[in-house]
Amino acid sequence: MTRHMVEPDDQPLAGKVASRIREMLIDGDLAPGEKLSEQHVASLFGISRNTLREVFRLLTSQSLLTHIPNRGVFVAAPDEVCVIDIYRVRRVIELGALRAASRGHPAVARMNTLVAEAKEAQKNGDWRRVGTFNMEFHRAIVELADSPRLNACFEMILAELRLVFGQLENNAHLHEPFVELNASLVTLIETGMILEAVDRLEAYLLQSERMVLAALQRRGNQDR
Amino acid sequence: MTRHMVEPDDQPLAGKVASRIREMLIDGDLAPGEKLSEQHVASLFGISRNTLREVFRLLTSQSLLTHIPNRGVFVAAPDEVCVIDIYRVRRVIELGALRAASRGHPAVARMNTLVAEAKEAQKNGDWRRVGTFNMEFHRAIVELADSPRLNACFEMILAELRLVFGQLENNAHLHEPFVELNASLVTLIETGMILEAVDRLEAYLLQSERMVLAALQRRGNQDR
DNA sequence: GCATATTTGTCCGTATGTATA
DNA sequence: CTATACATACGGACAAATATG
Repeated sequence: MTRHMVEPDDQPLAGKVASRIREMLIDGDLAPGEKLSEQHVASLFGISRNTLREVFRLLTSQSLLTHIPNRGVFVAAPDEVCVIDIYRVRRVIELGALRAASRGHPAVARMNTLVAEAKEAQKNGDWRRVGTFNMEFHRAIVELADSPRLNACFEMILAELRLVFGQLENNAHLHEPFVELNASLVTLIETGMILEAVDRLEAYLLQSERMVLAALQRRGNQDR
Repeated sequence: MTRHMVEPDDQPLAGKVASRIREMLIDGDLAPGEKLSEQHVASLFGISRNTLREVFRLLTSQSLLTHIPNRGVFVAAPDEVCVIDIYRVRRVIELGALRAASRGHPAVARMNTLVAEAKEAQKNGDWRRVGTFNMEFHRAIVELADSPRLNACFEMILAELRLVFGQLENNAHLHEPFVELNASLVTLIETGMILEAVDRLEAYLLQSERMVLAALQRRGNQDR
C-alpha cells in the first residue's frame, strides 16, 4: 500500500535491488570472496528469496558475483590473472572501436566534456570522481564504433574493472596521469590522426594495466 | 527417487532447460517475436514458474529472448539492423584476436581439424554441419587471443548469429564459399602472415555480412 | 470507455538434496 | 557421523498491469 505510492516502481524490483548491490560492489562495501546468503540478503533488502535469486542471476551474468552450484553466490574476487585478461579485452575492444571511429562523432564532444570535468575534479582533489570520469571517457571511446552490442560487451568488462578498483585503496596516482593522456587522445581524434591515437591508447592501456597490477599486488602483500 | 538415479543431475535444472530452449531457438523451431507464456512453457517442460523465470533470465541475458516488463518474454527477432551490428562486433573481436595471435597456438590445430571436417560435411551435402563447423572455426579464431572474457563476449554474439541463421531457410550457398576461405586463413596464420590473414578475414566478414543481409531480406519479402 | 479475464510480478511455505562444522 | 545450515525446486496465493470483449 505504501511502496507503489512512494515510487513509480518503473523497473522490476529485481532490477532496482541489483543496481543497489552493484553500487555496493563497486564502492568496495562488500569484501571479495564474501558469501552472500540468500536468507540474509533477502531479509536485508526486504525482498523474497525468489526475487533475490533473480537479482543474483543478473549480477552473476555480469561477472560481479560468482555462482557455485549448491554452494551459493560469492562476491567476485578478481585476481591478477583476471586483471590481465580484462586489459587484454580492453585492448581489443577499445582499439578496435577507435579504428572504426568516424570524425565528428557526437561521442567526441562528450569526451571533451569529460576531460574538462576530470580536470575540475582533479583540482578539487576528488580522485573518486576523476576515476569515474575516466571510466566514462573510455566508454565514450567504445561508443565511437556506434555498436550497441560492443557497448554492452564493454560495459561488462568495465563493471568488473570497477570491482577491482573498489577493492583497491583509493590511490590518487592510479587516475592522475590519465587526465592529460585523455586530453591528448581527444586532440588526436579531432584532427583525424586515428592511427596515432590508436598507438597512444595502446601504450596508455599497457601503462594502466601495470599500475593496477602493482596496486593489486600491494594489497595482496598487505593481507598476509 | 527416480531422477537422481537416471542422471547425475550435475547442472541446475534451470541451466538444462535453458540449453534445451536454446537448441530450439537456433534450430528455428520457435518463430521470431513469438510470445512465450510462463504458464504454457512451464507446463510444457514440467517445471515450476519460478524455475522457468530463472531460465528466461539466462536466455534474455544472452539476447536470445526479449523481456518486456509486465508483458512477458518473446523470441528475439533480429532484423537487418541487428545483423549489421553483429558483424560490426565480429570485425572488432575477430580481427583484434587475430592481431593478438601467437604462432603455434593450440587453437590453430583445431582450426585445421575443423576445416577438414567441414570439407567432409561439404562432400556429403550436409550444409547444417558445414555451418556448425564454420561457427566453431570462428570461435577458434577468437581463442587465439587466450582471453576467457573475450571468448564469452564472442559467444554471446555468436548465439545471436545462430538465431539469425535459424530463421533463414537453409541455403547451401550461405556456407559453401567459406570452407575454402577458412583453409586459406589457416595457411596464412601457420606461416606467420598475420597481417595478410587480418586483411583476408576482414574481406571475408564483409562478404558474409552482405550474404546474410540479402538472405534476411529475401525472407522479409517472402512474408508479405 | 468500461468491465472482465488473463498474465506477470512478487511473496510465502515447504520439501529435498547437498555441503560444511 | 550426525547435525545444521543452505541452495534448489515446487506449488499456492494475491496484487498490479495488461489484454480482451
